[in-house]
Amino acid sequence: MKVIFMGTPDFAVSTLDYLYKAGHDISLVVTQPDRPKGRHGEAQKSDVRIAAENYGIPVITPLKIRSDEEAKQLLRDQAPDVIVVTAFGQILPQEILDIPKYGCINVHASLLPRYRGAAPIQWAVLNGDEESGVTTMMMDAGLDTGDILMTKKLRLDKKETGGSLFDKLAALGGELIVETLEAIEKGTLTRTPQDASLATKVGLFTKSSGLIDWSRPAVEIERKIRGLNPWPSAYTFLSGKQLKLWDADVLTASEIKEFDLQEVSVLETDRDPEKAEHEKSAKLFSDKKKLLIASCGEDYLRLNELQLEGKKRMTAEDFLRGYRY
RNA sequence: CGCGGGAUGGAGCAGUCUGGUAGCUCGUCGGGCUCAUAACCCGAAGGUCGUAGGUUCAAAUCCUUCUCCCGCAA
Repeated sequence: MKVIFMGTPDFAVSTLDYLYKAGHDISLVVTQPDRPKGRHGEAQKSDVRIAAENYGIPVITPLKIRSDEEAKQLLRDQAPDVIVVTAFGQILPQEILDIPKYGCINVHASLLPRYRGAAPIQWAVLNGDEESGVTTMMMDAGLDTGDILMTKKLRLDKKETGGSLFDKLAALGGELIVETLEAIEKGTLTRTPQDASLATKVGLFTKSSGLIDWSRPAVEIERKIRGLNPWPSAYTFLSGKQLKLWDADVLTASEIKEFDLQEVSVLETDRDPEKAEHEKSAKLFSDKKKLLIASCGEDYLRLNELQLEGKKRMTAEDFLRGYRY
C-alpha cells in the first residue's frame, strides 16, 4: 500500500519499522521539527526523522501542519492509500483526514476508549491495571474518538514499568498496524464505534508529576514509581537533595517488625525544608546495612534502587555504604 | 559556550579549602571459629587518585586543557 507515516518519538519508530519491513510503500514521513534536547540544548532530530532518513524516506517537518498549505498540497500530491499516525503530536484537520483513499489510521497505546490522550501507557501502570494493549482507530476530528478497527491485549507484569510496557506496546502496535492494513487490503476490516460513556482522558506528565506524596498508601506510591519510570520518574527530597526512586516494594507493619530498624532521616516534598509540606513527608528507617524503608500513609515502602541528584542510580545497599546523614 | 554535581583498588564513599609517600564501609582470596551461616575473628591481594600539561624540593590536593557520567532547565 502507498502509505504516508506521521509520528515523532521512539514509540512511533516501531510502527514505522513494521510498516517498512512489511513491504509497504512509504512515500513520505511527517514528523515534528528538530527540538532542543539533551544537556547542552542543541536541536535534535526526532526519533522518527532519524529512522526515516536511515530508510531513505523523504521527511517533512511542518511546524503546524494544519495551517501549512505547502505541506497539505504535498500530501495530496502523494495520493496515499492511507495515512498512518502514531504519537505525532499535532492534531490533523478534517481536510487532511479526507486525503487518503482509506482514511487516516491511528495507533494508540491503550485499549480505547480507556486512556484517550497523551500518556496512556503510564496511566495503565499508575492505576494498577491488569491488562493493557494497543488499538488501531479510524481517525476523526476528535481526540482519539474515532471508530475502533483492531486491538491487541497483553497482561501487565507484576513489576511492569512505564518503560517496559512502552517497549511491549510499541512492538505490539507495529504488529497491529500491519495486520490492520492487511485487513483493509482484504476488505475484511470492521469498524466499531467507541462507547463514549467508558472513555477516560489522560493528559501529559510533567516533571513535577513525579513528586511523591508520602501520605498516600504505599501501594499507590509503588505504582507511581513504576509507572513514571523512566520518565518523568518519581522523586522526593532527602536533606535538601533530590532523590529519585526507581524500584521499591510494599511492606506491611508486621513485616517491618522483623527488621532491626532505626529512624535515620526524613523524606520531604521540597528541597527547602521550610517550604516542604510536612504532612506529606515520610520517616526514613534503615538498618544501616542494606535496608531503606519509608513510612507511607498506609504501610511501608522498601526502597531498593534509588538515585541522588548528581549521582548514578544504585541499590539501597550501595547507597548506604557511602551516604553520610 | 544555559545552571550545577561528579570522575580516588571490584562497589559505594572520605581525603582536595589549610600540598608532604592513600583511607573508610563492603566485596574478593586464604585461614580460623561454628552443627551451620549472609554472623564473628585473623591475614592477604588489589589504586600511575579520569586525560594532558603547568607551578613546586614535593600534587589526589593549586592553575590550565580535554574526555566521560549525572541532576536541573529547555
